[in-house]
Amino acid sequence: MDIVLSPSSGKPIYLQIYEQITAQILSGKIEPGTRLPPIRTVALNLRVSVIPVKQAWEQLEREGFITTSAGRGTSVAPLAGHEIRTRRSDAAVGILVRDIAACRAIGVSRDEIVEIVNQAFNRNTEPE
Amino acid sequence: MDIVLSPSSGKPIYLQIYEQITAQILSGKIEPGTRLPPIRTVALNLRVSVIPVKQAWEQLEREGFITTSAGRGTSVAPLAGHEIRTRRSDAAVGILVRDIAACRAIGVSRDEIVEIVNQAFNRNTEPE
Amino acid sequence: MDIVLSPSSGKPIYLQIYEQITAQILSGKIEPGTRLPPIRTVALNLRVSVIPVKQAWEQLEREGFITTSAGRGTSVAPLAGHEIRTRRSDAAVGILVRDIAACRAIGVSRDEIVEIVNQAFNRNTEPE
Amino acid sequence: MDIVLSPSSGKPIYLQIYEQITAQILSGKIEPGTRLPPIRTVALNLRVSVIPVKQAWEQLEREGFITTSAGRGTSVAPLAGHEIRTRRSDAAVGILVRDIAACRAIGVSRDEIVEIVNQAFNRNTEPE
DNA sequence: GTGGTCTAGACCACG
DNA sequence: GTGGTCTAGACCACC
Repeated sequence: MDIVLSPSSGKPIYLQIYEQITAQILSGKIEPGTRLPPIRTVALNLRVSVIPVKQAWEQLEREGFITTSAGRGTSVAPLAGHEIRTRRSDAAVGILVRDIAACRAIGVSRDEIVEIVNQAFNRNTEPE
Repeated sequence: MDIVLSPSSGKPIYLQIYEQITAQILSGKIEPGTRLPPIRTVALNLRVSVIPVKQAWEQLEREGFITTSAGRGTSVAPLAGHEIRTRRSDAAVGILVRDIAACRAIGVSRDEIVEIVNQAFNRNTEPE
Repeated sequence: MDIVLSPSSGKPIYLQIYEQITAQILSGKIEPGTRLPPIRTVALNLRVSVIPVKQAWEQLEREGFITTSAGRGTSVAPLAGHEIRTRRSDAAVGILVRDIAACRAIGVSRDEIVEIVNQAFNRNTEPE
Repeated sequence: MDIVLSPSSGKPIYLQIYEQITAQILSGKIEPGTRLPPIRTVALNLRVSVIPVKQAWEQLEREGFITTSAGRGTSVAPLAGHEIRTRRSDAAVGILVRDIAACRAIGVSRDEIVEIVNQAFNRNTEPE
């Protein structure tokens, strides 16, 4: 449950939380069945109010990543292996498609994009 | 000067305008030196108020894409060929880098990304 | 957060606000980290609309003097001491250079300018 | 009658013309009595419309730098030596006083300003 | 309550 | 007629 917020990113806090949780679920870093901490605890740790955490949790539940039951807390939904692969792939396509289109629109070639992808993968550190 | 606004996109109007103009400048669709129509005309055509158009124009000017002078209108700044290539490349990197990082974070491999890129380029039509 | 507008100055309101805020940040009168009042409050106090205040805020943010986040307000960005000195010096050079050139152009000598500077510093009160 | 316009300076054209003419009169580069070219000629040379030239001429006449008489054109008014010195000094004070105040407001010391003045005078080329 | 974006007007300096 | 600035409203996402 490592979450890092960057206030200057422009992204809403609840979205940052949501994205990092899904990323950790899809990457396998969080195992299905794992119990998530109470939202108040998360809020305290992140030093934000409960509201954005709750918003993130709601979206996670709507999309079937987590299941919450009153009094028993929240845990990561079990996802079959093929389901994870599908979702991961869907997510990747969703993330990239628009931006590849944007690159094409300004005249960037396929090869240039692939080159950028390769360079990104050769760096060990994540871009800030 | 073709601009298409999609109100449902969630993106602010001024951003949509800004992005489409820069795209057209970087792709060469708008030649350097071209005179842009008055902001009020653009606003009328797009059926929006002057404000978002002006906001887009301001950002374009700050970034050196256009030059405006009161009473004489606005025209596309002359950019040397290498300058266009640099900016285009910068733009592409800026667009893609975060998303590639996001893909890596959810465990997508380099090859999967390249595959998505290839598929995107094999489709002739732009995604909506 | 003392701001005084002079409507007869010819300077746009947003510029007056911008300049006075930067001056107070650079002079140390406003401490880094200080929370600025909401733009609507500032607008009310100054008896202007929100627009010029926001315009000033935008320029301040673009130049790194303040950081704003929707829902959480605006605060003065932390600037290291040397950064403040650099910016202050830059600002002074920017302010003076053109006008010194103008003085030279009309045949004013270095000594005359220095004399004017000295006289300005011997007066305690600010010129209107 | 050398005038150089910089369209990107933000300054209105008529002001640029006005300032350069006064500078040349005060610096002695244009002798009293000299006949100025017709505004249409000036406009043609500068590749601007007659309007800003006329505006500059009007301001020059209002301030007594030139005298125009219908049918006989425009010439530089005779100014006694002491009058030139006075005007030059007034101009210098007017130009500098506000900006020195601005520098003081951001905490720049007298010595720093003098240093900037000296550096400006040690450069041979005028700042762009 | 906070900033972000937008509408529909208006007046001004400039060319 | 051009852009620059401003007013007085409004709605929205976010906290």
